[in-house]
Amino acid sequence: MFSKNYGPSTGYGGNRTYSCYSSGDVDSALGFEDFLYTDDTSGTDEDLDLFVLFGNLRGNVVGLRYYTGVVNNNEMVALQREPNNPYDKNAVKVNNVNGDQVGHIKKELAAPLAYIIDNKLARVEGIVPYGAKNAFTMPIQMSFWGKEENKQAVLDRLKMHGFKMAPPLKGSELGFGSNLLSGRAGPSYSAPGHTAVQMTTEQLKSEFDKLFEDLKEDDKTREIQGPEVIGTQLLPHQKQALAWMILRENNKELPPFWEERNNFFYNTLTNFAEKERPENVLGGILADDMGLGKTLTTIALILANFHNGKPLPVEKIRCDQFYKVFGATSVKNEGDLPVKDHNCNLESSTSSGKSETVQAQLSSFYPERTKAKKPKYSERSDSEESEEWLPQETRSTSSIQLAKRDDSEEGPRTTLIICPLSVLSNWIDQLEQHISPDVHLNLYVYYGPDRSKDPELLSRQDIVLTTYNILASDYGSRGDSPLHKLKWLRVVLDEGHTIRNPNALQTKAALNLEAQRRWILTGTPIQNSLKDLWSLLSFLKLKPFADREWWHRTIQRPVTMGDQAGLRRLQSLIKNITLRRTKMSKIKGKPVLELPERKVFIQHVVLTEEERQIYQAVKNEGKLAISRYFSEGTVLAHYADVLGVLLRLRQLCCHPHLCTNTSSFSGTGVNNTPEELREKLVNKMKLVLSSGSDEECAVCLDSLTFPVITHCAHVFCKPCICEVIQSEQPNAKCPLCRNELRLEHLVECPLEESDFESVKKSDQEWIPSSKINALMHALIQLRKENPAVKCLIVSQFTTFLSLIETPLRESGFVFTRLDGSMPQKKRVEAIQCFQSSQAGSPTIMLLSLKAGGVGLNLTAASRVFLMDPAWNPAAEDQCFDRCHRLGQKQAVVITKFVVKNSVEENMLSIQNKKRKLAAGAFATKKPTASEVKQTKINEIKTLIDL
DNA sequence: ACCGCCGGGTGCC
DNA sequence: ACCGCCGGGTGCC
Repeated sequence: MFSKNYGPSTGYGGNRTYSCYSSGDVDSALGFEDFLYTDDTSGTDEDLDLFVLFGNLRGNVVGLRYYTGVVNNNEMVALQREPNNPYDKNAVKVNNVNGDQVGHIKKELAAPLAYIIDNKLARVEGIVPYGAKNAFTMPIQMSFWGKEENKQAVLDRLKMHGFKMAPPLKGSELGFGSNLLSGRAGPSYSAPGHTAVQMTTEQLKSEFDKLFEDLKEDDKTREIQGPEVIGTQLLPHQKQALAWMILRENNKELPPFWEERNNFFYNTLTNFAEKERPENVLGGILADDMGLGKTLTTIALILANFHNGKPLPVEKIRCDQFYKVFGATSVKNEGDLPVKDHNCNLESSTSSGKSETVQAQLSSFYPERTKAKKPKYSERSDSEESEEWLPQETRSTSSIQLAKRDDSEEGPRTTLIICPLSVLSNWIDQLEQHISPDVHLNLYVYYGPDRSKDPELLSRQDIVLTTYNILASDYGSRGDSPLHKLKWLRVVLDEGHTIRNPNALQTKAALNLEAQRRWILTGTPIQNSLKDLWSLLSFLKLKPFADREWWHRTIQRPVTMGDQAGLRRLQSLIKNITLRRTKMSKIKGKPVLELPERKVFIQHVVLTEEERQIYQAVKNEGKLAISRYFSEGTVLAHYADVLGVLLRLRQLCCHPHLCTNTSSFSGTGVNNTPEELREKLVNKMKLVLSSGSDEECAVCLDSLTFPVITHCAHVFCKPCICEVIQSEQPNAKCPLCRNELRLEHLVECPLEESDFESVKKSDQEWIPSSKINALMHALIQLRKENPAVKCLIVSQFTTFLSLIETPLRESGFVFTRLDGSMPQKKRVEAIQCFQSSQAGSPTIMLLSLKAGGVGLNLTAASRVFLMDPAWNPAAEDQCFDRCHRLGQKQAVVITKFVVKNSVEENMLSIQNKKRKLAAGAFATKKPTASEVKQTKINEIKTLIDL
């Protein structure tokens, strides 16, 4: 019944309704809502931004005496269809903010409403203006919101039943009570297809930045010493964060927008009141910039604030007892084995590399005693989805049961930390680094196929560490997720913006965790739009925002439409639950982080005559083809081909040998066998994926997960496109080109091993290139000046990195390498090796642009050579931040090589545009599919000089 | 009176 | 519901 997969036939990603049932109740059954409520308001969020107010209508709520839900005058209510009502299939329920039913809409009105709601012609929102004390019926003021194009249909349908809607009052667009409004919003119906008033992105951005300008507040500037079991001295801003987090976890205040009024608790946004005290979240969002030490601060919190503000009772270990205790109390082995035997014992039953991990894990808390190596991981495939690389011993034996606790402590004791796989090892590292060696902590890494499903075992830990993928797959596919059976002391979502998509399984899984305290760590609480906040708030369980309708009505829509009062509400909400410092933030006049300077230089490279000839030849051919697509109007249908042309040009800017796949235009493919077609599609997809174009799925506008390619050669996330196909049955069309879309025609991307082939081809005789010459010149010059300086050489093309190896060797450079195709174990080795300050350690690291997650720390380097520009400037910045971060002692100099008169120069101008766009990160309007298309087309024109 | 009027019973969807 | 609506009782002035 709970079976769930990404296959085409399930209702994957079914959006939940904007209903009034409280999410907590329904969702508590694992994943149930996906199956029960697939008929949703669909037309999902992106449309909501285009909604305008059609008008208002007064009606009646009847049957009050049959229901328990009560309302106040001016309280917002939700309307919910009840199609299975035995007396009237048109029934429309009226619920209060809590989701309790108040009554029904009178049947005469319910009839047109049902039609309007069911056909998604409008969303109907209600406010009970007065008559809250009535016993039998009460009035309801309804506002109708929808897409401009549906307005007439709504008016007509109401008219058909004898109702006439009052046009929106000037200034009442927000449906929020006109007295609250500035009145600056114009009439909404004059601008078809768009919201009436959009603040410019600049306005929104600057407004949004103000949300976080709050360091003057007392409770966020107080410092507190870290717990003594933290071996590391906390920085001032970390002490502030710790103090603030402890305050939040012990806070007894009402949540934002709640007041106590004569023995009732009153929500000032919705005018809802109830007897029961609404719970405030014992937690919040730590939104510090990357590199400010969110992980360390959180570790300090775990140790410093257990129950009642007391520190976590940890056992200090005496050295002579260490081994004994270790073996005797291991969870897995009841035997009295010393740690070494223990490892050997386990090793016998598993493949190589695993015992090493065990030792590292165990010893990670006792570095001195056991001469710990840093945690090392066995071979793994590169995929983030892969769960096979962490050996089971890591998970089972890292849990060591030796601390005797005061059992009088009531309640859960375990902190659950969920993070992306890429930072899992960072957590382990940091726990190792920062917790005093004589302190014992029970840590269980809940990961891998043999993770224990025993809630008891988990509940005995101090910390359980797992990944979003595990969380989601446990939640989605089985009924036996121990993570969801337990009530946790604390749940921490690291890189918490991971759950910003409310339809993603991992989001649902996270929302269904039970915890006393909840934390979100993220450097970017809002990535694209205000909508990103909703899942986070929902996770924090702040009443009444867990239900999207109330979030949307009270905050999102007012803010999106430029309402000042809405913005103030958002601001006070954010201030209340968020602590954010940027790298630029200051404490007592001093920067939070004193990072050395960072300079970026662009070094132009001129191609040799020979290189230029090849480049021009390929460019002319490509330009010809692309302009033909333009004249045919089929550019986007040939998008993969276009990317292919651009890719080849970019490769040629680096080195002629990179461009091995010579012209391969697919033509129209008249007489292809299915096998050939399939192969072509797969090749195209690989091209798209490997071109570093940072392709996004046109459905979710997020980066591609589980990419599949359609027969029309467009790439989407499999779950996204499956949903499209299902909802448009039986004649689904490609969202990008409207070509026929068939489930059975989707081609999946075979598992990656992409680079390997091209690496083999490097058998051909090595030749230099202009760029390599420029690089080598700079490197040798640098070595003369300072032989110890360390450099990162970054490229999107791993083959290029391989080509660079040759001259590096010839010139006697010691180098290491880090790219996505390397097993985790080798990566860790490469990083450690490079970071080492020992004489003879590598001075150069060859780094693929996207290798490693945000946690990657390469502060040993103070020079970066970016060999080729990336599509997305943010990817470059992220890469630079790997050495320009906490711990960097020297000024960082970045050199970007850009070939004169080439696609690379054009890429720079697109980068600049994107940077400007990103500056308006608070743009609330998601670009429409056609806008995305147009942007792409324009980009292509710029890139190929058309 | 195949009406009007009266007053009791009754009440969401 | 201090309403509306229903349907039974009733019937000149």
